[in-house]
Amino acid sequence: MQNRKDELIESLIAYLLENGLADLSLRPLAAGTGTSARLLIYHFGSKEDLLTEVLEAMQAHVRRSFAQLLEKPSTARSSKPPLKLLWNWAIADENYLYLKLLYELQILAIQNPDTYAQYLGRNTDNWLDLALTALSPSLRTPAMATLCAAVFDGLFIELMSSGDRKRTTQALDCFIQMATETLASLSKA
Amino acid sequence: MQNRKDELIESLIAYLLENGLADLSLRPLAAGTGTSARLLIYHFGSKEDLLTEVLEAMQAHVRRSFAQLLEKPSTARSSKPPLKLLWNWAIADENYLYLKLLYELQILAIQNPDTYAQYLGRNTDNWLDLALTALSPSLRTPAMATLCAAVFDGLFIELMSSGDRKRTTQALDCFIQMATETLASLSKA
DNA sequence: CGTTTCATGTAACGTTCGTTACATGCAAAA
DNA sequence: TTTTGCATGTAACGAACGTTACATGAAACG
Repeated sequence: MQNRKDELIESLIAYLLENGLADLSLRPLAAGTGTSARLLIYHFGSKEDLLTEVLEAMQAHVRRSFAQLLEKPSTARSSKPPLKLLWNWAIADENYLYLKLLYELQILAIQNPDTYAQYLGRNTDNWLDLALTALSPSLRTPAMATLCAAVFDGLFIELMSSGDRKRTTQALDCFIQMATETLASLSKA
Repeated sequence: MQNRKDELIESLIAYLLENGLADLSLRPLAAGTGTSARLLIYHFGSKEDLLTEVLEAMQAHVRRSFAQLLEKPSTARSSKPPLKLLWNWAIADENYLYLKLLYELQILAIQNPDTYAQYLGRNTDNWLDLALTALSPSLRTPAMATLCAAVFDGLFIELMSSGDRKRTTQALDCFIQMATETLASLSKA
């Protein structure tokens, strides 16, 4: 029954959000989600297919949450710069662990593409680029888009290791201020 | 004999540079370095101790290479901004794979600290901060230091996933230009 | 020369891995 | 009521894991 499987997927995502992807094995995973390795294989066919379904569901969750951000009335978000909006969305409690897991997946895929790259959804490598261009169509040069994405990535990773939301958010504000000033002086000239 | 061990460490580092840390196991590691699992345990005592020694040697290599950069006569480097200097050092062939491995270790330590955090040298979490302040003592606010480190981290990770040295380097130049202009306008006021 | 010490090979240990065989309960269908 | 099919438990498979026991060659030392 698809119903049972969907329940399982929810539990499995919750487990992954807490325990990460590296060194994952079926029996602890099953024990941590109140089922058995036998049942996981029964429902998903193999560990590989399980990860395919669960990680796709996880990424769909992220896409859905991001779509909600885009659908908010623009009056609620036009006051803040797009990068700031994206940052606030990313560090919100309901998104933070998901993004943390997504980042772990992407980084594992860099060193072990044979094992992990298959789990990356079609557009996850550049979802950040897509997000930025969706929020800020004025960002036209690839270098600037790459820079903004890198600032976001770098600060999010720093947040993950240090847990210091205050300092990382200040650093982002710092960047936004620099970018705003640069843009202003460019339009003056 | 320490001699034999040092030879082994060199081979083991080479293996890790190519194959990464995740899903590492003794027998493939031994086969890939021309020895046997038996010998690795004999020389290092355990897999954990082996990783401790090998990863410490790897990080020592990075520190040594970075020290060389600092020791260059300042005439050879004063013309370029510190962040650019650091970037060129990091993407140089003799350093790139080492930093890639170091980044993988740091990110594994985020999600699985029990397994991987022990391999992080005393100061590796903030070696980048140290590097930046060593190269650019004018960077005084923690927010700006965090931002510069994040730009470096983010662009390096983007380089690792895309392999696009040109675009990532352009993005860094973009950031440096913004920072230079901001600094100039601040000193004017 | 004999002894000791280091380095290595072979084989196995016990555990965990992903996976499967087989039996069974249980609910819906006939 | 009987049958069918999904969901689950128990137990095990073969492979790989980190590690160890034991034997042995080679080399240094007395």
